[in-house]
Amino acid sequence: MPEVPDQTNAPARGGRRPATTRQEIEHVAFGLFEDRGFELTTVDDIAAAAGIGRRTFFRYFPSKNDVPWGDFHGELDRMRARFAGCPAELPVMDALRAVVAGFNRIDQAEERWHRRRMTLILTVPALQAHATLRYADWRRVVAEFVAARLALPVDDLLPQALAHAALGVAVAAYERWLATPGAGLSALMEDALAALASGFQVRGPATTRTRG
Amino acid sequence: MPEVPDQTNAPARGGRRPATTRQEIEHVAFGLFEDRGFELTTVDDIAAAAGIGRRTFFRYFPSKNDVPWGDFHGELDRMRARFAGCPAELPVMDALRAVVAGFNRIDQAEERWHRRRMTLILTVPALQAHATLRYADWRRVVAEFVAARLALPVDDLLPQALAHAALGVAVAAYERWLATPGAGLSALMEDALAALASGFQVRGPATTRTRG
DNA sequence: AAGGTAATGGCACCGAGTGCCGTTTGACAG
DNA sequence: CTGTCAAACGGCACTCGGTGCCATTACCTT
Repeated sequence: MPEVPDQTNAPARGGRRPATTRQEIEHVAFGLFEDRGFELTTVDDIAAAAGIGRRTFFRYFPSKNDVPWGDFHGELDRMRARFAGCPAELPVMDALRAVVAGFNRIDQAEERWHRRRMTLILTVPALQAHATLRYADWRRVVAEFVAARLALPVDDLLPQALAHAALGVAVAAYERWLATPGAGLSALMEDALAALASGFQVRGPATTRTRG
Repeated sequence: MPEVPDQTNAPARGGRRPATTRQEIEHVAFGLFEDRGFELTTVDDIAAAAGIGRRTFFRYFPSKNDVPWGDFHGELDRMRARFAGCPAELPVMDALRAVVAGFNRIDQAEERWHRRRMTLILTVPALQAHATLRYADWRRVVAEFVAARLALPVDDLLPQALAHAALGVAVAAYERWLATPGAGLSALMEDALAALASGFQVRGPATTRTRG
């Protein structure tokens, strides 16, 4: 007794076929968000524009706030895999920087799209708030890696603090990226993580690197 | 034409007197939250229990989610003052640790109350999410201090990253505090901020300090 | 007593989200 | 071709948070 339209490419043993996809609804929704803004776009609007019933919308997305998140769960799996692929000799902070920066490397084609996504998430208050719940999963991935490396419990202060801090600087990098039209996300991300790894022991006003 | 009941102790030039206070509603609400849980307590319940109209509740609190936050705005002013009171010779990270740890020092009498507050904020999903909006103000206070000290724009990567990171480790400390019955918040907070200042350059599994 | 002002609280309304349930659409078996 | 089962659809009704509007109440001042 499935509750949710089949998002996998599984053969589907029987039953009616999904009328649309998450991605399709997402696209439609983004169009509306940019016209009227997120708050002024109702779920009815989205459903109507996507040609589905309001009730069906909620089978594809648990909430309106989840629309901009795409397949975040799947992306976290990718990040977990990156951590798993790190050589054991690589120091924790180096691995962290490599993985997080690599994870957030986006190719030219999707950059524009990703900017729109992140602009929404980081500027609309309701989405800023909602993001916290998603970030928790991100942090968990980091904390698990750190804890494993340091042979500590996941919920120990150190892995948790580091996960929280890493998330923080990553978000700061994103915000900076959105604020500066020409900036490269990876570079900002590396700068932010480098600052974190150095304990923010900056030596003066002109210490912030700025790279291509 | 005031929209909000007078929370100051101002003489009140005329007009009807407020029927209650934020604090009073807060107390009543906390009682209900602990009985039925946050989600299962409706605003009507709170209003009824407080002996006010539902509409009036929303004049005291912008939302149900704001109930556990008390006078956070005022507390941030106190934190700002602490930063301002830091001697200029004190290195940024030292000042940060001193201020944040000091800011979160709570006296014995209020500890129990504060725990309830934070348990709600850090465990109820809706409140976890909502907290982000409050944290933004907290971060701003930190970022402004750091930016001033380093002679950088507030929205530069470095102050923002540090503010985000500091918030992160502070939250981690709080979570740890809630998880460990006997723990002292200040000690955890200092440990977390020390780890941050050291760039998490831990030397092995047994590095986490545990103090009084 | 009169007038101004501020707080109250009822009412109607909107939008998000959920449970329920009948309907539609397909795949597969006979 | 037909019956059956499974899955997706979508309408309906309902709850709850939140807001705009506005008449009413209570207090202070003159």
